[in-house]
Amino acid sequence: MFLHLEQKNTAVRMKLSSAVQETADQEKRGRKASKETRRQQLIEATIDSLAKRGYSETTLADVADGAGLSRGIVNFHFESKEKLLIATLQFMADEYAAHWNAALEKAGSGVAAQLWALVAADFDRRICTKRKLAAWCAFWGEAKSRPTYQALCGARDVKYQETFVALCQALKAEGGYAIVAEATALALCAVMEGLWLRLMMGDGLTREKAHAAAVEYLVAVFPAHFTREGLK
Amino acid sequence: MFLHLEQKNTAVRMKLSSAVQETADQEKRGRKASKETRRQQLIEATIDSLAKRGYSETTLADVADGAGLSRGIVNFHFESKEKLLIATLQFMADEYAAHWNAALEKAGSGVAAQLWALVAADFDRRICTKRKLAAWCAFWGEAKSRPTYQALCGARDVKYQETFVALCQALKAEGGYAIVAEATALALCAVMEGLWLRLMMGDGLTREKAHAAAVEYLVAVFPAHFTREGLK
DNA sequence: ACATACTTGCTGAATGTTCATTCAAAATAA
DNA sequence: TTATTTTGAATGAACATTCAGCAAGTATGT
Repeated sequence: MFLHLEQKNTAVRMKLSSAVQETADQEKRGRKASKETRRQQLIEATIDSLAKRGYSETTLADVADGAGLSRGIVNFHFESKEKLLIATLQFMADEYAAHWNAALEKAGSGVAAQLWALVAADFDRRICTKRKLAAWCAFWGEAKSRPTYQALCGARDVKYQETFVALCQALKAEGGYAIVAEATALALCAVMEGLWLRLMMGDGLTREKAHAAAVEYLVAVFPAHFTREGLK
Repeated sequence: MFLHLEQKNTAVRMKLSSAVQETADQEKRGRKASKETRRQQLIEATIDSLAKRGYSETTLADVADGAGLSRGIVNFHFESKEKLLIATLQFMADEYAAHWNAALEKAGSGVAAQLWALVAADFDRRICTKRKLAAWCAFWGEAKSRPTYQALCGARDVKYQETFVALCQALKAEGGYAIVAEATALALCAVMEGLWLRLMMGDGLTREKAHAAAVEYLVAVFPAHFTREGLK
């Protein structure tokens, strides 16, 4: 009897996601390290579950199974389901912010290059995964009725929006365009979110096509700076 | 005891939403009519609940309360919660489709006027309500993991998308623009959905500002046809 | 080395709550 | 009466949360 249970448990643990193995170089044993490793492992499993089953059908049992751990585990490492979900959203928001900040950094000091890099970053394969998009959408769906989610979903946040406004203003000055910078920046942000939404819905839309549509927008608005192939 | 319960029940029914009173001109009694009236009443209450509490916290009890009716009512008029939600989404999809088709109709035969009308329709106060947007978003959040929702959410459907592509192609021919019509149409649809998403999130964004941003896009892409104030 | 207590991470059965669904009975209409 | 609509208590299933106990380490004492 005991043996049987042990075997079953071991079998389940075989299903550990690749994410765990990637971080396996950190000792699985060390006190403090293990704690963070486990949390990350559970967050990854949560994203999986959100993507696979949607928000309303994501259960702690499913998360625990996905992580290859036992039922009580989430309430041990996080305090409640609510807190696990918030930590998950926080993680995604941090990751997203880090990604676009890095892209901006790497783009150098040219305004046009920066704008191009920000748009490209949104359709980067590291960020723009079916899995991640689905998880974002799950949170969006609940955000209106939950202030906490709403705050974090706006990780596509004030700073992000302000950056776009500033870049649009700079390009307007450079190119003498007859645009309203704020409205243009808003529309640009909206187009990228809208494309994310459609990517998730999973028609035949691909990441490349979506990126091309966003670029089409850039080219139309700032013809003196961009072509469909890149900077002028 | 009986009296007390009756009074409570009556009190609850006082809370009937205005939507019910609007349709009160249809007899509340007639056999067939009553059936449809009730269904509509429950669908409205469902939209209310989705907007107020989000998908995952919408319960049949809340819907019934919102409609001022008893707990068992939904399973009588619809067969299950699932079917109520599908009927609700179906209703919203039909309403949306009817609205943009009517707008297209009313716009006459000018291509530019038609495109302008379609964009305006999306930000019409009859369609673009906080309440409705929130309900849409609730469904979007669940759509990826539910084929049935996914199909209906694409009520912003193939035909809609095709209409935009056709209009963009026609304008391209008329104005000699150097655009890719398909990508432009996709971006245009995406911009409107993205703006809806942001309206829901409820920063300081208003319907008017959102509409202005969409118009900014039109003006930028088709400068020979549009100004910010309308057709040229 | 070995034994002992103490710590930490984890398990899984038990508990209680929330909720969709059912249905017998009541109200209302035909 | 008979048929239809509505009610609300009862039922049962799904789930988050709790917790007593196990396992594996780690520190302390001998």
